[in-house]
Amino acid sequence: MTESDTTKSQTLAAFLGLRGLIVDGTLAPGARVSEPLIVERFGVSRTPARAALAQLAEEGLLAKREKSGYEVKSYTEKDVFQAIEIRGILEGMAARLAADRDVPAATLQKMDSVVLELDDVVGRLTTDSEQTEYVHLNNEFHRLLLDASDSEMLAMSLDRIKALPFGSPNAFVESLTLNHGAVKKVLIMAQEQHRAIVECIRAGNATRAERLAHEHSFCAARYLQLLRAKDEPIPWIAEKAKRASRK
Amino acid sequence: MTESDTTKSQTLAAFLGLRGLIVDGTLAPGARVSEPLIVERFGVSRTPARAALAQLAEEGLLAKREKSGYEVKSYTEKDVFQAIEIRGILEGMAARLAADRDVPAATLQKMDSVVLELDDVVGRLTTDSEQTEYVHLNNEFHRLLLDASDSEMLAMSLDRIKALPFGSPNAFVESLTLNHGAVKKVLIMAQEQHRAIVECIRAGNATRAERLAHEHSFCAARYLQLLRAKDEPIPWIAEKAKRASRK
DNA sequence: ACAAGAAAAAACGTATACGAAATGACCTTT
DNA sequence: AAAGGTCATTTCGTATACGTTTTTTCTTGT
Repeated sequence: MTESDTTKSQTLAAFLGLRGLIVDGTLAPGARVSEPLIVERFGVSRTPARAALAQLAEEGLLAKREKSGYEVKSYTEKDVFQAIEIRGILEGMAARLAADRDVPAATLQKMDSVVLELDDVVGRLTTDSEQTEYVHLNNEFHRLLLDASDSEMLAMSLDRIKALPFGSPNAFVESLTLNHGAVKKVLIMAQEQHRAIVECIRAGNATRAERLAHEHSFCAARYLQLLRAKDEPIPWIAEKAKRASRK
Repeated sequence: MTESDTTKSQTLAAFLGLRGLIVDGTLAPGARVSEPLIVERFGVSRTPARAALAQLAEEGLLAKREKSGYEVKSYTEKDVFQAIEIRGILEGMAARLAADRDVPAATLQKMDSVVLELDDVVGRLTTDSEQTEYVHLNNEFHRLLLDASDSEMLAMSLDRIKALPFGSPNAFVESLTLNHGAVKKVLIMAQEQHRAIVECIRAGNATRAERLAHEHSFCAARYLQLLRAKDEPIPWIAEKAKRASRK
């Protein structure tokens, strides 16, 4: 274990390791996850295993079972769409708060420059590294929006949603081919919205800022639709919740 | 301490105990909280103490410190108002979803009956026990609203907010004298909103349902204002974040 | 007296042991 | 063969020990 001891703490190792197993589908939704399983899988003791389980449950990837242990939580497509809209609603409020207050010039400038860089990336969009850059810049934009709102409570609520594998603004972008026609249209729209959001915040147009940011979240929903059209399997989305198990 | 060993687990005992100390102000905002402190205070071992700390941090009552340990998190009045509005926005979405779907008749009936009972309680409102009943019925109403939305994701997001000592719909009602004139006006308005929300959900009037539920949350803000007028100290609200302490 | 550094104390992360609860397997009985 | 009960195994909650990191205290030099 002296090799790639990249991980600071045992707890983090167990946390990230288990998270990986869940996100990539190795552990299917509904699968039971016990402390000894973590201990065995990652070579940590029960204490950090326990901590990792608690954290994953807090993030919503695991659910406490009735009597003992945890199981991998399953989400339906409906859950995903609703999570996306909740993010949208909260980001809408963030945009409104931002438009209603004096956002520091530095923040607005940073938003401007991120929008400019995004313009550039969206204009090109050929290589994989540009895709990575898009994701990064997009994240940056949403971070700045939250910054501009100066609301710790919103940050807290959004954190919860964004911790879900389908809650981040980039959740599905990463799995798509960005220069594909249909995807590109959405990217262009999203980018127009980015620009308009900054404009409205600067102009103090709170109502439109709120609605724009809310609407903007549906881009993520559209990405998911497009991803679905490709028959890409998404491990942690259950095909229909618990509709009758008739067979 | 062999007396009322009502508590199931050591972890729960530590959790509730510590929560109490924070909410009643014994532990002031900013105060450091260490594992050994819990161990000593509640006679539990470090393992459950650790778990309790993690849970309280998750709920937002504690904040992890940079290097080690936790401290009691402090919230400003601004945070409180924003938390209230976030709850309002999310409950607004809940009301909209409810209005847009077929809510089971049983749920609507339960909402009706809660509204009727609330009518009754708001009409009287003299004794303390009626205040308790109001709080209970009010909680029930908000629970049913969430139920009617049938959205697990909203439930999850709202749970986070409602776990805060100022995030529940009843947060400040409990500290007020309900038959005081100013308070009573708000209670009456809140109750009218309750009724209208159910009506709109039943009628499928999603837009108005959303706006009503959103607006409804500001009753809590108003209660806080009224509480403030009485110079009641509220331990876990920091008097202005960084404003000068003019006296 | 003050700043910097060293030593002491406290707190933390982790591993592990033990009893209690839960789960699962096997066996008995009808 | 199915239902039910008993026992073994697994898993969990809790306590505690050990080495490391962090915090505090005390000392020392300027």
